[in-house]
Amino acid sequence: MSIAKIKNMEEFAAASGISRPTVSKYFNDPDSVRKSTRQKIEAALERFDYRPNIYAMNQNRRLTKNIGVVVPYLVDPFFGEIARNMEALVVAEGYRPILLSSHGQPQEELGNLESLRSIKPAGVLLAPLGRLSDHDQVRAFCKDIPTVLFDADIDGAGEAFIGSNNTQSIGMMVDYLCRSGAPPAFLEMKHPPNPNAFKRQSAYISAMERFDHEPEMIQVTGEGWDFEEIGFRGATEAITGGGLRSDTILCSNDRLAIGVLSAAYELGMRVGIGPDCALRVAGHDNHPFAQYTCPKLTTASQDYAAIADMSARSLFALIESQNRAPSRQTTLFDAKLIMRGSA
Amino acid sequence: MSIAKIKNMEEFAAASGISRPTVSKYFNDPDSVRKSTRQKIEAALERFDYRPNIYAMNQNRRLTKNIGVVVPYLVDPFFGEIARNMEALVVAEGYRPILLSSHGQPQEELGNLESLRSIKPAGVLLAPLGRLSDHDQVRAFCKDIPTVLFDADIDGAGEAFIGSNNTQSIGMMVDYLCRSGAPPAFLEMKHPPNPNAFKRQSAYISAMERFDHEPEMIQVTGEGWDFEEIGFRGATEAITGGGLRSDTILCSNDRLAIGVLSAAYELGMRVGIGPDCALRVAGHDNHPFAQYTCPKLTTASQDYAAIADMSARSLFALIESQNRAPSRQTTLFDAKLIMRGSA
DNA sequence: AAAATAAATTTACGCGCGATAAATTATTTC
DNA sequence: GAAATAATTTATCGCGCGTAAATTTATTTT
Repeated sequence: MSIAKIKNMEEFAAASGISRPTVSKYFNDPDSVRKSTRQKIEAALERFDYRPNIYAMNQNRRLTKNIGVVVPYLVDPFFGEIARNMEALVVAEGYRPILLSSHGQPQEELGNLESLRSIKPAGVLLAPLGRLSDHDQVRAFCKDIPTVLFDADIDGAGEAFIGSNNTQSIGMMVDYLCRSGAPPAFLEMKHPPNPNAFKRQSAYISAMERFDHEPEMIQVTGEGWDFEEIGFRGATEAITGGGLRSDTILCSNDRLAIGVLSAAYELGMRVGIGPDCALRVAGHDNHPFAQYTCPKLTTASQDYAAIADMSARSLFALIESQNRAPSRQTTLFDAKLIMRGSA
Repeated sequence: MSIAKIKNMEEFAAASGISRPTVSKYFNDPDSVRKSTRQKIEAALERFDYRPNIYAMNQNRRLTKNIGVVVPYLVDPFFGEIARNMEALVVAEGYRPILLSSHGQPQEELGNLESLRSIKPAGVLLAPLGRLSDHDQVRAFCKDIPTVLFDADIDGAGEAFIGSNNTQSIGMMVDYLCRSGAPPAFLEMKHPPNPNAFKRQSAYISAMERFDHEPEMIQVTGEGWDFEEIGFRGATEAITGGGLRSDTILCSNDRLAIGVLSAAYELGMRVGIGPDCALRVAGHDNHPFAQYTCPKLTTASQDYAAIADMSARSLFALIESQNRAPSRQTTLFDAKLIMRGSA
């Protein structure tokens, strides 16, 4: 039976005993046709190997079923994990996810947006590079294509922003560290490529001032996304240099903290909260590997699933409502304190 | 000047003073038109904002410029890194990479292949799940679409396979460990989802027999891709259970080793090669985070760049030669021993 | 400068599908 | 069971581009 190869919708419609326009309607939305016709089509679909030509479909539809997912650096498991969540949600909603990484490069980010433009996506979930992004270009893109920003905000870009509440999370962490030991120094990159760094810095400073402690900054030089290496170098210099006042280090993110832990280990410095420990280290994000560091990393857990879920649902709502949202909505999720062995 | 919006190639051709078929030729291959025409088109390209409709292009072209890149688990930085390399090579060659992850699920792998079918890609770079893959379906796919397999081989699937030489790398590691201390036990998953596990197991056994040592297997139960967790649990049980004969553990991959290191640390067991160390741990792959473990992980380094490069070039050659390769070619790259602190 | 070659143009058609209006048929409502 | 409503069919157009053959124009060769 399935010997005769089906070439196009015309032939498939004939084979299923349904007219082509109705078959076309079915593929656009199976629920838009009567149950009896749906069954006929699905029966034919099992007998014959046919699927609509995706290019012809997308050429003629005003809106494709594509949704772009753009992250600044996919190899970073933090973004990998969020992207994975989003992919699943997008597929579940009947869309096709187009996964793109900017690899930390502003020009690649613009390239990704250009690439998405030519794909005419129904919408885009975008985590911009942040400071390094071409803000005007991103805004221009968002004006043309329904876009929801996550992780890093760009003023006025996109119809909504979903991220984490750095003020809350860093405040909570500083609070915890001060209660349980010495007030923390704050380790960060001098020129961070990742977007939340500045907010975390100012959150740290204001939290320290709130508790009447003087902020102590450890600013590490270095470019790029090799955060572990940068954290390693920074901690090595800070420890061996002797300029470190506090015995507690709060890192701007977990990857820096992983480097710090490695440096401390290499220098024979025991990290943790026991009496025999010389250093406490805390991170931020609850990176997938944070529970396998030595010692396990105390950190502030971003709610990956919630951020992914909220971002995706916002975009779906945006797409279905056709017109844009009346007002730009910002949602920040609070982080949870994950107490492990390192601080 | 650029006020008038260009809608299609017809209008753009008129604006550039060149006929549409020639413009079409230009977009298919800029070098296929005379230099003077090319310059005219490119001048117009700067004055007007036009790019060909990608769907209309791909519908009519016999071959699209898409290349699929499929990996079993993108969140694993090992595959993330390889995919990143491949993406860059694909873009450099003028193709569009379509990045897909199977998330460890055989049905998602098939879904990805189905999805690729409807995209009519020029070729595919596929790292299959391996044991869990539906071999017949994968073979059927490879018969229809030019495909190069990497990392994990499936008998008779694809026109070429590029991977690493597990026999060499494990042999080398066993050799090193035996020379420098006790012969290693081998820690692996009882039912590994990742494809190279079995080859590494048998490579370990034959290497041990070659050196006249009795193999000692530590087989950890557990499903899925949470290798760190599985390594952690396995090592905890092996160490506290007391059944461990050797003080040296060779792990089937670095992610397991990261779990083992974490377990040893939690149990207060010092890992490394010093006189005060109770355990040696080695891994395999040179995972991006292997140099930040505590202590830093001794491992066998796969040549990510070489594997990506060879795979991509094989596929390009395949695509350009039109007809299939006369014989299926298998390339295995040797690994390098990376001596760090853990063994 | 004429002849030979190469490239661009004109004309015409096809790809596979979405969309629409009018006519027809099937289903629901009372 | 008739009327009202909903779904399907028929017929036809358009989308934006690739491709091919025949013709014209431009470039290179001798």
